[in-house]
Amino acid sequence: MSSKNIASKMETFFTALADKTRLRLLNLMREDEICVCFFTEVLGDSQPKISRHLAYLRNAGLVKARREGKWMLYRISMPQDDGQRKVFQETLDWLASQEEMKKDYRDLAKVCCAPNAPVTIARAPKPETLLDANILEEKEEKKEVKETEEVIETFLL
Amino acid sequence: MSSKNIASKMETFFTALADKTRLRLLNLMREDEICVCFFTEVLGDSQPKISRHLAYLRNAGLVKARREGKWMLYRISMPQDDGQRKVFQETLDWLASQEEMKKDYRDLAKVCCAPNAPVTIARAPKPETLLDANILEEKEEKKEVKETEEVIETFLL
DNA sequence: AAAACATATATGTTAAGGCGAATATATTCC
DNA sequence: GGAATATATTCGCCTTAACATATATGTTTT
Repeated sequence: MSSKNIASKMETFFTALADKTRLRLLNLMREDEICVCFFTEVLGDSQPKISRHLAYLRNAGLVKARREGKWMLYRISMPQDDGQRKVFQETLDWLASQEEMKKDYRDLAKVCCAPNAPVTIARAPKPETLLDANILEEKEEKKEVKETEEVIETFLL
Repeated sequence: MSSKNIASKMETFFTALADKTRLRLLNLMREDEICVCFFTEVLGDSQPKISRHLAYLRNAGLVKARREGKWMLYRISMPQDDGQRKVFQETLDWLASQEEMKKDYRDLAKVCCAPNAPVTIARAPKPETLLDANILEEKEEKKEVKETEEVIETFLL
């Protein structure tokens, strides 16, 4: 990547952004590190498809991955290059302003913080910011003993 | 185009930017309306290839074309959408900061304002800003009677 | 250590996009 | 009107990238 000339770097960068799935993924990662299982759940695409697009973003240097137990967590990685970083940031802001993307974001909140989450994702590490924002909502819906369990599980993994 | 949902619009937009040739074309149009013949001369690509890429940019709404005599002049067209316009502007600034792109720009100045330009482009409408910037340089190189002719030709066409 | 689960990679098929060569269209010059 | 010039479009070929399906790897659980 770093051996490429600038025009090729720009091509790689814009090609990474030129796909609906990848734009949706980036939008979901806007504020937080997000687990792959949430991506598949929110977008409704197959896990291999999500994984391939994440690999594309990784190779383009736009996201970084980190393992936590059996889960892979992805987060935005801001480019070094000044011009590229500005374009990228404006792109993320553009995404954030679109209704379609806001809906995905709400779906993420629903899925990841719901008290009755599907088994497959119930124990996955939850995005911190979202968790903070929705913990109240969750309490309002149901006051159960499970709350305590969930919190423990989250931090033990 | 306007019937597309936002994610598809974004795809179209970024796909238009995801090509080296198109980035070079946009860079050359940064300040001025530019004639197709200058593009082919500076990039060294075939005329059909340049034309196809310009059509791509036109369909994506990033440039507009205008006929002047037998020449077609292309210029940047700023998008309506606020987010898209910001991303586009940052992209143009990014281009402007790169050495590869600066070289193209210098080549454009050489080609279009040179006193001994190739026959094919000698009479093509010249970019105004560039003409202003390089008229001095031109005078320094050679003081000839042709100067007057050229100016007349330029404004008569 | 084996089973169960979460994620990644490999493969085959299909669709999109790039290119050159040839051709078509539009405009001016004579 | 016909030749010359400038640009656009079409066609056939090749490469790239998307998708679905299948398989592999790594982690936790028991």
